[in-house]
Amino acid sequence: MRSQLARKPENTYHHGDLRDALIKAALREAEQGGMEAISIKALAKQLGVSQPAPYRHFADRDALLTAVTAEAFRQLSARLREAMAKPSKQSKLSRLAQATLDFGLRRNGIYRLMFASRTVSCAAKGSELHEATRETFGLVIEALEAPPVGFLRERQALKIWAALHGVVMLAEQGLFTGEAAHATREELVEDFVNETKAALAVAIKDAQRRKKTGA
Amino acid sequence: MRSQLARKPENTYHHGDLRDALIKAALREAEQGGMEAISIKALAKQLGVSQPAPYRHFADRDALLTAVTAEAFRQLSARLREAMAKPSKQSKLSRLAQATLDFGLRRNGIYRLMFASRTVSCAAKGSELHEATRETFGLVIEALEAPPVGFLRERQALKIWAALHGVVMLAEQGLFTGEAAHATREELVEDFVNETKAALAVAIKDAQRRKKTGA
DNA sequence: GCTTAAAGTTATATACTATTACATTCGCGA
DNA sequence: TCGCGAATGTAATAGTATATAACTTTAAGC
Repeated sequence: MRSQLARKPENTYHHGDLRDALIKAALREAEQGGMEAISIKALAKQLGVSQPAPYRHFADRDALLTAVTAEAFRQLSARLREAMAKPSKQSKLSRLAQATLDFGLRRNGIYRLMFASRTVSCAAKGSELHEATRETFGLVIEALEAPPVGFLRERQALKIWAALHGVVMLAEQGLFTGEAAHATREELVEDFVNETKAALAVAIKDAQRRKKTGA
Repeated sequence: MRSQLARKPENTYHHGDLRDALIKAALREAEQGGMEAISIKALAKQLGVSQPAPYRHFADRDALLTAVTAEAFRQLSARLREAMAKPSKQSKLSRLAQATLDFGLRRNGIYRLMFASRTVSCAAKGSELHEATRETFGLVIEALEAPPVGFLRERQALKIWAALHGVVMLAEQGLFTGEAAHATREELVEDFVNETKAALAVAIKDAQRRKKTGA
């Protein structure tokens, strides 16, 4: 098994690991120009194989995009795990939130691809992509550092996840450059983090109280 | 000037209003399949003109997409204005928020196109698209029904706008079908609305107090 | 009415997706 | 280790889209 980004050597017939090489190369392309920048033909040329070779590994362009999206989610998960692991004065949730923002802005094209998602929404339960997205969402729940009371955690995770997503999307566009530029992206994210913590604390206390009176 | 969605009559040479017809027809296409469903060639065929005719009105496909996106923002603005105008027991902000969610889900493909936005982020200040997006954002500020204290309004508007956007995006994907499905999209939106109102009230009171002590 | 520019047409170059039929190589069981 | 089948790659080609160039028709102003 050879290095995944390598071109096929001149004298060989088989690439060695074309499937992985395609995904990695496609990710690199998407980094700049998003989903539309991914061209089977161009990738094949880059990797030194014939134009139809990729079709041995992916039924069509969509299948490649799906695999690329799954890989992107795994990379995001890895970055989030890193951020959550490293010791810091800030809370886990805050670190996850800022890391998400950072990923979304630095790796702009990939992030857009991840949520362009006719791809994501079509991912069948149990599919590689579906698992990858659930793993990421699982990290959000974990970052809340809250006990599993009913579906409180899931609900708050969904809210902060949505909010983060919104901030990234708006930041990618020009919406922070007008009169609203005073609020930095990071400040908004921290606002959402604090609101989430507050809501979670209230809800948990409330649930415990209800449990006591109920018993 | 003829009806915009009409085909060019058989015996005529000029369409009459091809530019507008292209935008409207493209919007209809995008409704289902998003940005990728917009094909210059297909649109030309639909409208009964030759394939290169559209290039008289748009430099390239991107230029058409930009115009379509601007029109989509204007349509969203119209829907939001409607929702805010109609008398109701709910607050303006709540009505705007629910209307946004509704638009984002009903007109899924168009909504995605609006925020796919290499398009939006590349819109120069003063451009048609830039103006259209600012108009929409202006409605969000208006819906807050708060006095212009510093940039408080803009900041809160940015936050609720981001949050709404996130909810729509996640709802379009499968993220409400897992264990988190208990929280409906509408409930989450209402949560964000209430948090915004609370934050706004606190911030304004705070600002007034500071102003008094400062004077 | 003539001229000019706007708007449309035909023909064509280029790029990408995808399929078919054929070639090469890898790896495994006899 | 030989050979055979599956996996992987290639060449040739069809089909579709974007975009440009050169030419034609119509509208509109003087």
